[in-house]
Amino acid sequence: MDRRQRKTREGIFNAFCELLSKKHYTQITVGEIIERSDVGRATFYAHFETKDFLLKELCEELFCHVFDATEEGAEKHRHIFECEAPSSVFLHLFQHLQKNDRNILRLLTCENNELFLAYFKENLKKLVKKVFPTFAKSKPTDLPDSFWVNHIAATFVETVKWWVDNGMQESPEMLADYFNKVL
Amino acid sequence: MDRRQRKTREGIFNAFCELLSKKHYTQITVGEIIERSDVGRATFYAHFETKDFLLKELCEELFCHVFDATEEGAEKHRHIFECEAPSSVFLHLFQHLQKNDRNILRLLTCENNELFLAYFKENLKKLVKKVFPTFAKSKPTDLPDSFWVNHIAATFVETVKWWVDNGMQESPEMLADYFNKVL
DNA sequence: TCGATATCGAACACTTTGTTCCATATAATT
DNA sequence: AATTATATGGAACAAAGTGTTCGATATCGA
Repeated sequence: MDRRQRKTREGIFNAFCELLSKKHYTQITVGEIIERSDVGRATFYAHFETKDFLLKELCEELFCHVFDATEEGAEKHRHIFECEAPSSVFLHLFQHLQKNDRNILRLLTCENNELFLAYFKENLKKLVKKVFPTFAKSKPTDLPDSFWVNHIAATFVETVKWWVDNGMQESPEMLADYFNKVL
Repeated sequence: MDRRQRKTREGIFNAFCELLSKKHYTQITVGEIIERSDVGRATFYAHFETKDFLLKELCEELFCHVFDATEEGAEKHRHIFECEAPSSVFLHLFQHLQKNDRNILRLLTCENNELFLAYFKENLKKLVKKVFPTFAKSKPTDLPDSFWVNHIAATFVETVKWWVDNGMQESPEMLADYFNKVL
């Protein structure tokens, strides 16, 4: 990608994140975004079809970085998927979140968390399916697989939500412990 | 309240619900609402400050009807809070939902479910706190109360979400069983 | 019946959106 | 270094939506 394109794209993402940490998504206008990122209106629309697409692409970039298991992704994050015991997968995620990797927390804690959490959960479900055998053991009898997968992913999301809502006072280890206890 | 006001208010609520079952909240315009409800623009704004307030009031009306424990509410829904074993409280809620009481499902199944589910969860947390002693027994040791309450409410919401996403094929009893099994 | 008030409908200023145009600046190529 | 290709900026634009105002009309409660 052209260096100019990268620069504008990053600038728009940054401005958008800053605005998201201040006000609700629906209240943010394209005008504000282009003013803060010093980008022409035409340029913005050359990069993103609408504001919704901007959000979508931002989410994809953030969550793919953490979850994706593509060639490079699997290489970078192999420890998440392979090297460690599956039970510590979630501990790693809590640690990632505590480090505020890629400013994800700024987005999780703002008023818009629903939007991001939806993406979050979708990616989590993929992850849970990937390590499903581990969880299959603790699955209650006569429970549909899809219900169990959904419940695990949802519990993780809700744990994170509870964490950030309460000021993230607990350590990642403590959180992973809570998470395991309720499953 | 004036009969005319009631009529307008109900008309707007109905039109709004119909629209919500067809398209996303953010894509619904005030113009569409007033056209479908045959109400003047000025009248709409005499009732609701903005579209957001309309949604808020709709949610309050729907969920208060089911959850509220005010004088009349407690009278009407005493069976939920007192007459039955606390474990069947949630079965009753599943049954209410299956009957599509007050068209709540139309709102839960549409693209906007996040908005409604947020209200849903808040009311559920109040309910869980109310019957907390029941759940305190099954609470794992060394788990904060607030975490446990949040987890129970979130699990219920996620169960309902899973239910509607899968076409609501299961009976309320089955759902209540799933719900109990994962807790 | 009568006074109060809710509604209608049109008009209004204002904001936001998404597009188009062209001059300019920057990147890639030779 | 010169040239070609393309990304940007900025202004202007139509279209759509928001929220307000006003006077005439219809409906309510007493």
